Amino acid sequence: MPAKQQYGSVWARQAAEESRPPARAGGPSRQQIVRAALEILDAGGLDALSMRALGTRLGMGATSIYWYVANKNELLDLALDEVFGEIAVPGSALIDWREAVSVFAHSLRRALLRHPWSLHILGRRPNIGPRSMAVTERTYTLFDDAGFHADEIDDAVTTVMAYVIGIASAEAGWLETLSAGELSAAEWQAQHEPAIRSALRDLPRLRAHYDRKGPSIDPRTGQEERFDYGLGCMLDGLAARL
Amino acid sequence: MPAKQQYGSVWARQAAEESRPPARAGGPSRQQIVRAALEILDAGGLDALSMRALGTRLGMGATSIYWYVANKNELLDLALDEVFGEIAVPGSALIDWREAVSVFAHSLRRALLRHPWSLHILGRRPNIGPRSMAVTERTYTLFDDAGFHADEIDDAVTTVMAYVIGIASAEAGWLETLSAGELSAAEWQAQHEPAIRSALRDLPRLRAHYDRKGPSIDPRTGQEERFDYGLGCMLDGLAARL
DNA sequence: GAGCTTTGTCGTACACTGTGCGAGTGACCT
DNA sequence: AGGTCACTCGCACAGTGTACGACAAAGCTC
Repeated sequence: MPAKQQYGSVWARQAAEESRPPARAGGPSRQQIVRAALEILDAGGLDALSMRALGTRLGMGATSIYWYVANKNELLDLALDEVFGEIAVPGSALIDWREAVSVFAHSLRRALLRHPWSLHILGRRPNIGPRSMAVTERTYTLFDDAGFHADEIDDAVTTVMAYVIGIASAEAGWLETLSAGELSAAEWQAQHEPAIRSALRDLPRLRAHYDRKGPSIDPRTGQEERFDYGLGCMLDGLAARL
Repeated sequence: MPAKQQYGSVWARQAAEESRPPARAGGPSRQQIVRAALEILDAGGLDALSMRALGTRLGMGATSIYWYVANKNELLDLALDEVFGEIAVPGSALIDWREAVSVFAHSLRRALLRHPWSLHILGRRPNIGPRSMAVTERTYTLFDDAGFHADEIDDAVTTVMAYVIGIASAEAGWLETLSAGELSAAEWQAQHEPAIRSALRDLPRLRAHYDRKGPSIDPRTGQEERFDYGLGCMLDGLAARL
């Protein structure tokens, strides 16, 4: 049975169709296709992933992929869920919830930064793959076991995820502009120095900050500390609601 | 002088070239082009904005646009900065900083949700337009006047922005999947009910939450409250560091 | 074995994208 | 009158996702 269009996402289609038989022995499985897609995405970002490129990497025609996947969006859904398979959520048994949430947040951030393209998909498609939902489940459990009120667990989980995704999105965007232009941070900085200087002319507070940091602000320095600062704020605020 | 390629962003190019002369009276200004782009983007999202579509809306050829703008990315940079022109940041004179930051956060969220496409640009291009930097300046001022330590102002601003952008990204993504599929929330829900049910089979905590909310969870209900919950957490955590 | 269904592959084609190039047009200045 | 500048635009190119229909080959039933 070919992969039919008409469903909003892979997950809906998978549930609607009877589970696919084990398939013939020889051909590439959908797993392999997704893995190849991940390699292309990691190497060259979202723009590098075309069906033709993926086909040649798999040693098959571009349109053959459509046997396994209804369209490119389904492929991206699968790739995104793969990223969430890399995320570790500690159980609440051994360490206290603050520590556990912090470990989870760092794990999520690192996974997203390993695959910067994932953030673009995250903002465009509903994230309801099985691995993603498993992560959410474990995070729910964390807050539940910590004793959060049932009505607030959802809010708390959403809050943490939003913060991590927001931070990661900014960091990944920076990574991608550099790699897209094949620039070092210093080169980019040099290219934009005049523009920034002239924009700062009427912005005294920012200018002071800029001058204080010196002319060589690579936004990537201190990223981890900045992340921890905001995460600490979140956790303090959450703790106060416990 | 035509718009040359070779610069990483509009802002760098604008600063490098001498300021453009007032131009001939008749033709459309770049302002008008950007405004037309915004209309297309608001109506149909990022995918709807093609240079040809923009050209016909302006009553001109597609390639004529390249006289005013070096490439599509520059156009998107300008559009994004336009969105940041809609954001209000209250001064710190009249109300206390918590209230002021909250007003800013709500203003930012609403602007991003009015233009859901802006979040995709935000994740891809450095956000250094003049209006955006003016917003950042005012937010810096807010925290500065509140008495935050100079080293932490940057962290605090980043934290708030990351949270708002993270939340808005999720909300906008949901908006866009609905409008892209031309579905109501109920229709989408119906389409994915089986998939979600089967995914929840092994996820008791999520299943409990799902059942408690009833089968009709429109993620859009209570969005404002959820936003306020996390924002409250942030502000509490920030206040503790003051 | 023959014949049929299922699984899978692929070449071609279509509509559409961003944009480089070079010719053309009209207004303004000298 | 002639030249320069500010613009406009048609054409073309390489590349995109994917619909379609013709093929092939494996497995099942008789």
